Amino acid sequence: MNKDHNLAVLCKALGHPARVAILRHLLQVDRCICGDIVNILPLAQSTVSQHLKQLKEAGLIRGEIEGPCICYCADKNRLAELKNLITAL
Amino acid sequence: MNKDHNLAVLCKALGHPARVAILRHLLQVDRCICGDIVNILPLAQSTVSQHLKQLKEAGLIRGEIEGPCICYCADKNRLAELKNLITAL
DNA sequence: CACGCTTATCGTTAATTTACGATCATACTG
DNA sequence: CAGTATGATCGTAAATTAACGATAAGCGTG
Repeated sequence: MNKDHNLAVLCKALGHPARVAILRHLLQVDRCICGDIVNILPLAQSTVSQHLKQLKEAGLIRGEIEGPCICYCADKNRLAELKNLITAL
Repeated sequence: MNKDHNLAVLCKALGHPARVAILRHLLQVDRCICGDIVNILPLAQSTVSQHLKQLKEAGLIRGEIEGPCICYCADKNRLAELKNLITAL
């Protein structure tokens, strides 16, 4: 509802280099990925999982269960929303 | 240097509603302001000062001494940089 | 059903953030 | 020079975040 808060939530989610890297990677690969991210980043699996959770809570990514692993992908609409909010500042 | 880090720094600075509000206000008023921000926000002067410091450290605003008070204004170039970094994601 | 793989969650610790009041520094005003 | 206004900084407490290892939960495979 509140614009400031909405933008702050989105920005906060991207306020950590690891989460920026995760989002960028998901956008590049387009098709989602699961444990690959753990391999890319120099972080423990549980830490990556927490970052994913934060990105998910901000709506920037989505995760779908696909067999044994969970497939993540970026939500481009939400990213566009961020873009718009910043542009509209 | 590092893109992810640069974007994270900018986003982190806007990762709090108060700082979004400050930046928005500075952009609206164009000409800078000092203690006005304290009046607008429901926060103590020292807290506002800290938020201003964080925005300044991220390069999103600048402060110039003007007589007794300090005059803040948004750095539109830096804001454009943020816009570009997000667009380039 | 037992095992292995994948990912989430729990518990914990260290570090950072947020917020405040109090104090300090600086610059005008009388 | 004394007083006032403005805003930064200090010290502190509470809350949140970041990171890890350990554990749990869900799904296939044999």
